[in-house]
Amino acid sequence: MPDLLDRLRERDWRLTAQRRVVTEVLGGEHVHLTADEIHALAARRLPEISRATVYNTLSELVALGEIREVNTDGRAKRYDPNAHQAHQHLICIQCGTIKDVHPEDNPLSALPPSERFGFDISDVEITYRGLCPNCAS
Amino acid sequence: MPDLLDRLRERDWRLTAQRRVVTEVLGGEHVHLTADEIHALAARRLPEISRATVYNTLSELVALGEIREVNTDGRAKRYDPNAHQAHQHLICIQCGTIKDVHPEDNPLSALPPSERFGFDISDVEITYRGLCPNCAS
DNA sequence: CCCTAACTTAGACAAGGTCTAAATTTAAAG
DNA sequence: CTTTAAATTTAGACCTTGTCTAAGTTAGGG
Ligand SMILES: [Mn+2]
Ligand SMILES: [Mn+2]
Ligand SMILES: [Zn+2]
Ligand SMILES: [Zn+2]
Repeated sequence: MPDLLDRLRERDWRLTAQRRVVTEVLGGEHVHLTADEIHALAARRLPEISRATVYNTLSELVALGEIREVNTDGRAKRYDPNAHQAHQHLICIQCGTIKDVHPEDNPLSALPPSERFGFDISDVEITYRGLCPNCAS
Repeated sequence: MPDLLDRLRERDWRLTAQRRVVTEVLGGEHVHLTADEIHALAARRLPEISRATVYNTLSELVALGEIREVNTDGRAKRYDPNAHQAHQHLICIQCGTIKDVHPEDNPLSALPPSERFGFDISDVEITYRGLCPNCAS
């Protein structure tokens, strides 16, 4: 899989300086930043980038399927660059650390037809919560 | 299991008129109202109940373990009176209908030790999404 | 080089929620 | 019953997160 910036160049998407820095500060596994955190990081490289542009860029990347929105706690949404590999999340209830995790079975298989209410189910989102080893000690 | 109001009377919790109406408008399966919806329903019986009291009462009920907070979509939190039976949620991506569902297997069993990062996992939250039969037709 | 469409910006606005200080209610004590 | 202190409620200010708008800037095709 080519890298995110390379993929974006292919698509009909003008790669401006603002979009480049937003894209660059996203990256890696287990990375789940809020829009404000992304704005702060981007502003270190491009001081006058606006909040609106960060929000716009993130929305476009979500629409392009290049990043995913994660709603962890009813507070700020987080943006996940690991969009091309299906995965779930494990969150520390103490410090908030978020890990990408990969369950073995297809999570849908555990829901019997009698519990589907006639829905055509297209997506399953799982959040595991617990104490991380750091906080446990 | 005694009814919610009965249980609350047992505990050291002053059952004021405001707390009573908030508690009364909560109730039933597949019920997942927002704080504002609860406030509107409560105000039909007790017109001068304040938003702050609704939020306070809901927080207390959550702390008492009598209702659960559900974060469905990064918008308003929803409050679930079905707190004593572990269950998960199935949401229509079109109309937003929320159903309580009960997977067969323990959802934790699908996460192998190698994917637990040393966490002591205490809770799993699953959201299934799809099109409800009503919206599909 | 010019025109136009795409992009960016500041700041107003909105939804959802929290907090505070004052008023009211409750219940315990006398 | 009256007094008093603690618990509860209230209005509205305030905060966080996110969206929108109108004006300014940039950039590529002709
Ligand atoms: Mn992730
Ligand atoms: Mn429920
Ligand atoms: Zn931790
Ligand atoms: Zn529907």
